[in-house]
Amino acid sequence: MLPAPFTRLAASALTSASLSNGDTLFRQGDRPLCIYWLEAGNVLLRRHSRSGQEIIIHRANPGEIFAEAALFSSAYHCDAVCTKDALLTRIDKAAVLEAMRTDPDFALALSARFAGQIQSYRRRIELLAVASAEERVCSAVADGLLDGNIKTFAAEIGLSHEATYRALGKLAKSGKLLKTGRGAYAAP
Amino acid sequence: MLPAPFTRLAASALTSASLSNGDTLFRQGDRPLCIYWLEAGNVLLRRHSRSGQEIIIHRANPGEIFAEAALFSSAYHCDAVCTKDALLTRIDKAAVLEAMRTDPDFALALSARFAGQIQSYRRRIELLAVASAEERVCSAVADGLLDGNIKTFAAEIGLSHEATYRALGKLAKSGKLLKTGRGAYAAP
DNA sequence: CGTCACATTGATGCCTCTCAAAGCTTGTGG
DNA sequence: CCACAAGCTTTGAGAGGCATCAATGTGACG
Repeated sequence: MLPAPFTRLAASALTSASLSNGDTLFRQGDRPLCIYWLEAGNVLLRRHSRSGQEIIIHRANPGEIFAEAALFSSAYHCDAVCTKDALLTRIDKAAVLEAMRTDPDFALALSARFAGQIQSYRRRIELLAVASAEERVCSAVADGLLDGNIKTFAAEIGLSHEATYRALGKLAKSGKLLKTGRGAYAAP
Repeated sequence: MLPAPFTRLAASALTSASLSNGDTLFRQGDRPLCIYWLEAGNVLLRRHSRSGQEIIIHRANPGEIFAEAALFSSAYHCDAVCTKDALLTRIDKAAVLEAMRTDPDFALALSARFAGQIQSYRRRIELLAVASAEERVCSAVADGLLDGNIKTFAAEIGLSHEATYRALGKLAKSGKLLKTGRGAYAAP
């Protein structure tokens, strides 16, 4: 189910698409014509640093809208790649902007969504600023960032996967986390 | 000059205030009743990690609006402290929400402002994810984050001030940055 | 002129990255 | 059903880089 407030848009503003693992949805510099609703699968937004290091800006999960910030931008600022076969709906950018102009409730709801994103980015900044690997992993798990794929998780929180495995092991041993299966952990 | 779109608000929604170095404007958990426009001085938004490490979420500079995300939140998520005597204008939260409901252009402009903040946070995340201190400092200076106070700058980019000084020195020696004075650097 | 905060440099230790290897799971094809 | 490959998981060893502690220099301000 498309999240509010996008259900208010005309059906003509929406088109479906599917992606396979490894596909690129858009690249940094592309001109944004739509934003996306992810129904299933995973899409990563990532950039590359000057030295070639890959940096994950955001992981879109099923049910989420992503690339919203491109509504007010003339170019995407990152690449979007599919990391698990995905179904998604394109939402026409012009239709969204028009709805904002004509429907105050739509505008308000969209702003609230942006505000929520800002706060989630702040949490992420807070996380990345934590110096200790163990503490960072612990907070990240508590924030629900770990969903099965530990290597992606490690990249998201700015650690090598080895350091992440070691921290997870230590946290499980000390009882701060529960090991619920192979590569699966939960807050106690 | 108050930035757009807030000039559209009635004068009754605005009140002036001043802060001295060290003053606290609000604390994490406080209920937000207004957002702020900083005319002069500096205000830091910061949080504390579990281990007591202080984390700077945002530094508000003169001319900026800050704490906007609190419009849609029932509590501030960080502390705001003044680090340089400041003049600011409180903008009533209810008046802003009302303006969004009644004035589509206002809503659109505010959303655009949020979208801009999202992109600046993404840049920040990208910065924090860079492993090498030298590269991180170089990018941060290029982004204009260094404005005189190197200790604050160091905290903002998640490095100790010593590591920051050393990186700055090295970058200046190798010509990637220009030292323009005591504690002052610029991109060449 | 003394104090204070910032700026700078040195030495040491710990933590994480990197490279490496081996065990484990899953899937694929013969 | 087995063999093999590919990818994730886990553990080890070594090196390098950043944090930390420490000391000194420097400018601003009363």
